[in-house]
Amino acid sequence: MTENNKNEEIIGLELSPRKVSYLKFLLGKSGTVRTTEISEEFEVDPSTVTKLIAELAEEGYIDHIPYRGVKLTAFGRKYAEFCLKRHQILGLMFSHYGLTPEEACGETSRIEALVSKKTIDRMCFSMGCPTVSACAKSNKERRINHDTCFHESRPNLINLQ
Amino acid sequence: MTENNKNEEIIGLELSPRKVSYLKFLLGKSGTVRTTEISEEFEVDPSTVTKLIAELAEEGYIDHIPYRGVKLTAFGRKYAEFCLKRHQILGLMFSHYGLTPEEACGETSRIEALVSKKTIDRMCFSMGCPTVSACAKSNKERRINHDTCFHESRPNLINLQ
DNA sequence: TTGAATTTTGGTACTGTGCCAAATTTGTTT
DNA sequence: AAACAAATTTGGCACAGTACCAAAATTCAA
Repeated sequence: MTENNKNEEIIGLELSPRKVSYLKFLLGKSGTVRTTEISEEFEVDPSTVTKLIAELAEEGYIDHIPYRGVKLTAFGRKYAEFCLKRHQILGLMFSHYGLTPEEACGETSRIEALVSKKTIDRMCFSMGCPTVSACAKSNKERRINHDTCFHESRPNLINLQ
Repeated sequence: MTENNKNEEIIGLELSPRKVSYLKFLLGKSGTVRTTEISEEFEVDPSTVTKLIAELAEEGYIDHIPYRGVKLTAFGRKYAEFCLKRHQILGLMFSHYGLTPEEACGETSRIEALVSKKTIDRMCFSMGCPTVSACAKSNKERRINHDTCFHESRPNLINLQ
């Protein structure tokens, strides 16, 4: 792979929509994930999956053992966590404007790959670092992980003078 | 053109990002607009503009007189007004979360073509049908036109029981 | 070991967007 | 009115993103 040690900061616009979907999916799986699992999840041809995972591996987000499966790298996991949080924050935003969880999730899925981390951090901060999202099915998936946050401060630490 | 009489409802996902940009630009111009004006605005080759305007004409958004210029059709104007309002509502949304006008405008430009009218109407309603946007330069451009709105009611008409 | 299932490879396609060079049209200037 | 400059269009090509199919390669299980 070209970039084995990804130390770069996350901008948020690095990956195409499909790649973002794959990373989020992998985040919810443990161990090695097979091509077929992904192709079934997204209802696309396995060969389509093979090509995208080859690129994600090349870019350092996943490790790929041919004919075996893929696994997130440390960096890939960090990036996927950001992607999930972005999805959750945007979903909450739409929910706040009255969309149902399903609508919020659908609308978010179309735009999420185009929203920068800087903006998500700002929104997260402005929302008071919410800990529960609106659109996931299980309670586990509703938890919002703030590890990738980069705010100057947390609301509960603000000195209001 | 294939569809000369566009009576369809606006979904909001009909046009590609570039086409949305062109329509919004045309909305700010009066009379016939020349290919060069558009190509200079977006810093692309005139031939690129020619191709997109051919498609927009085919789709019924603009009238195109070859070698002369283009003009919004009635439907194109209505659609462009929706596009502008969508931009303004999304820009306001980002502003509410603390982004500067420039940031809000930039972030909006990336995602706007992917946000449905249904969602925009919901957000607009939830915001109380705001009349002033956040990201335009002139005051004229800041005014929000609610002609394309489709709410069940307006906030000031809500019967709170 | 052999056959079935999975995965990958290679080819192709389509959308969106862009460039370039060449041809066409328009408008202007002698 | 002819000729030239400027603007526009046409046709060819390209690249990213995404997808399919058929064929080849690999793995796994009987």
